[in-house]
Amino acid sequence: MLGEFEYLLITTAARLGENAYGAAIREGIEEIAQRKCSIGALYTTIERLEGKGLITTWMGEATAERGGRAKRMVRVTGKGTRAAKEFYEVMMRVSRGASWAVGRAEKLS
Amino acid sequence: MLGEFEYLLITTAARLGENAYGAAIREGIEEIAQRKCSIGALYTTIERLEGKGLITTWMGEATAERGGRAKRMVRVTGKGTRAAKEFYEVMMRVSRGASWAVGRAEKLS
DNA sequence: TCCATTAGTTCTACATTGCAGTAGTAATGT
DNA sequence: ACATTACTACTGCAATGTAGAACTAATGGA
Repeated sequence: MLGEFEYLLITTAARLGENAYGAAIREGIEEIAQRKCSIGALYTTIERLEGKGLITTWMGEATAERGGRAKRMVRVTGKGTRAAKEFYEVMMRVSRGASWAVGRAEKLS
Repeated sequence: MLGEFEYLLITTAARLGENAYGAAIREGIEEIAQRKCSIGALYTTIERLEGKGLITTWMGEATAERGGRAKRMVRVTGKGTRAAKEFYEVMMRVSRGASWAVGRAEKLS
């Protein structure tokens, strides 16, 4: 199954849509998960996810900004979306009835 | 942070309450996550969680059943509950707005 | 023009978790 | 006594998670 960080990455990339690239995903993760995301964690996971066919990546244009280096763009594949969905559903099913999930997960049938 | 399988184990143990012990937890996981849970995965994770203070374990009585060997009982500690809660909340926050979480996670503020 | 600065990625190494199976132990029932 | 059964212990390896230093190419000002 998907790992927890892999799920974080896929979800963040999906949310960023057309603007999903390495550094932006990193910011996104730090913001939403409220924790550090090291550069190494980010790119090694991108590599692995691409290897598994859950995302695709390609080099984009350099931005016209000071230091704007070419970006590594990311897109979540259909397979990636399915994997994320499955991960999410297992988590919800397992959490159903847990004291820390009151008012949320138990709404799932 | 907690791993995905660690979360599964803690949640299942919490749900089983007084009846949480190795083999029962294993069955519980297989049932709810709909996947195999190997013996090794189970006990090594129990060891690790105990090492981190997220659960406590002790040997219980042998059941009066044929082959009823002494059971390794499990209880989730306060620290364990907090860790699970945090894991759950990060997952929910991250999933908010994801296409595969429609109708569920986005209800969380 | 040259260089400091900056956004971004690549690379390397290691720590932590996940997974699988075999072996071992103590009780039951015949 | 012995086959059977419910369970746990142990060992080894695969997959994921984490960290940060090094590298690259573009910008903008002196």
